[in-house]
Amino acid sequence: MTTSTCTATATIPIKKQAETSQHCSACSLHELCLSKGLDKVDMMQLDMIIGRRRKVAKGEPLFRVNDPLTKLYAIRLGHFKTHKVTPAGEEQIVGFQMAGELLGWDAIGSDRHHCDATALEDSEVCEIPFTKLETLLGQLPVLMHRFHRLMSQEITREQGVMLLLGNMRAEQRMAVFLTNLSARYAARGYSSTQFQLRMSREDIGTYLGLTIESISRLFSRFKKMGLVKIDNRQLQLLDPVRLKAMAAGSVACD
Amino acid sequence: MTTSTCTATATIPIKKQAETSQHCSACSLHELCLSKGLDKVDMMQLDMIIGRRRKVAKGEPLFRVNDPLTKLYAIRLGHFKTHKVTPAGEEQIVGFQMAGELLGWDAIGSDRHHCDATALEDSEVCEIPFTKLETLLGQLPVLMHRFHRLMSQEITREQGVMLLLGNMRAEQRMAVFLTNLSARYAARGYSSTQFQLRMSREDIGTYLGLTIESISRLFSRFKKMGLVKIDNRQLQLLDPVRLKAMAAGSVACD
DNA sequence: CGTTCTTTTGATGATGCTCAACTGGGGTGG
DNA sequence: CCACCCCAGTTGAGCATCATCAAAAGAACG
Repeated sequence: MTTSTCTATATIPIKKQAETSQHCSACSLHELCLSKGLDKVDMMQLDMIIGRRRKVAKGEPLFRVNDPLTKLYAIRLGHFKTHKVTPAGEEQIVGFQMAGELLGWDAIGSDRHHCDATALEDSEVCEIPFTKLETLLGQLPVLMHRFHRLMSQEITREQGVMLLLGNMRAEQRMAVFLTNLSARYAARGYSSTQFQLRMSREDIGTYLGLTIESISRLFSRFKKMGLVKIDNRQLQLLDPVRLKAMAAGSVACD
Repeated sequence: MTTSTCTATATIPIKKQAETSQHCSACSLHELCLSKGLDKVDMMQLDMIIGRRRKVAKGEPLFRVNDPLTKLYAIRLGHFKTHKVTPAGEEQIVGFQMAGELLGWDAIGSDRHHCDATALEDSEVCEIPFTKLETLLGQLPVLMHRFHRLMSQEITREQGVMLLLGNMRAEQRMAVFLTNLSARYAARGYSSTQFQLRMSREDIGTYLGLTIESISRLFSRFKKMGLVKIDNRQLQLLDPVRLKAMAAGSVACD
């Protein structure tokens, strides 16, 4: 008895896939991404609906406010910022996203995006058609649960930023920001103490609710305190322990 | 041919329901809540998994940080606040929730709650067992989509608060806060210009990233400006247009 | 009717913003 | 190759907003 029907349904889309994108199973990020925890069969199903990979050049938008929701995006390579603008024209960055993270959550609620996403460097994303994804979620409980977890984690992450913006002094905000980056690079197998800032000082300020001058002064102060070494955007954490303590609010300032 | 199997599966749980809670279809909030847009059949299915109604007295927690996720909660009556605490012990309110809104999103990502939810007045919620709900989502695409929309709206809401906390001056924050309450009461069929503040001045401050003294001064100033009338917690918006303009940032301060 | 908690109001001060000038690196054109 | 410019970032001086500290007034509750 051959498994002809099985191989037939499976092979065709996979071949099509191979032309435009690689598979989740072969992706180095599949332990961080939507595909985490899926078995081979489920992952193949996910592969089948994932569209082309798309490149986004530095400074270019991945999506903009009011764009209709058609896809979610998984970052395969690079970094993005998501940002909103006040009616008065002031900008707020609501998040920095890196490889393995998903983008586009904000659009599901109204079928339109409520923030902009912009590449901080030349980047690459996997496009996930949302309607197809939702259909698939109905068939693959494991995938559905993974999807909900990621979405919930985004909610929790944002609550953390609210805490930062509402409660913390400038110094603590910066410490939280740096330790957060550190942890995320560590989770990706990169150094937790040495990495490149992909965003400008202005972006950092716009994220932390501070001005660019304040960011600059904070970096200077952190240098003097022996917490970090900064050369342009190359960052080294010299005293991660004390930095974490500052982030936790248990260390006084000056 | 009788429809015995059908009625059998449907009737039993419904009877059980009737003992402990009313049906979504009979609920005055079903146009705001999870059940919005469901047809009769789907709504019955949802009714079947919804557990008892639970009363929460003023000041009592609905859930706390680190509580395991077992249910989501739909507010049937009353108001809640959700709040987080910094390692240093400072509190940040991340949201005020009112009837028809869902609570517990934050727990899905890690099976544990990441914030506290506390009743601002004597309240009542419908308990929705999460595992059962996810199973049902797999069977009812309309419900799944509704679920995703609500979750995404929560993400967008939080982004709005980040914008508020990161960018706006005290006066504008207050204007945004009041117009937001106004709109939500209007959506529930209540007056958009006259309502009761269910939270203390301190809660408002903890939400807006300001001190209680600042809140008090803002109220006094708004009164002087003829924007509002405040008697204790009874609030009347005297000039909603100007208030909205302030919220949009298009009106200067003093 | 006193006690306690919440809210209001005032006086003072610190944090971070604004405005301004300067530095340094990278690219461009003469 | 150098001069120039442009942009990102740094540093300084003064100031505004909002926090802190303090006290009193008002509401809530037993």
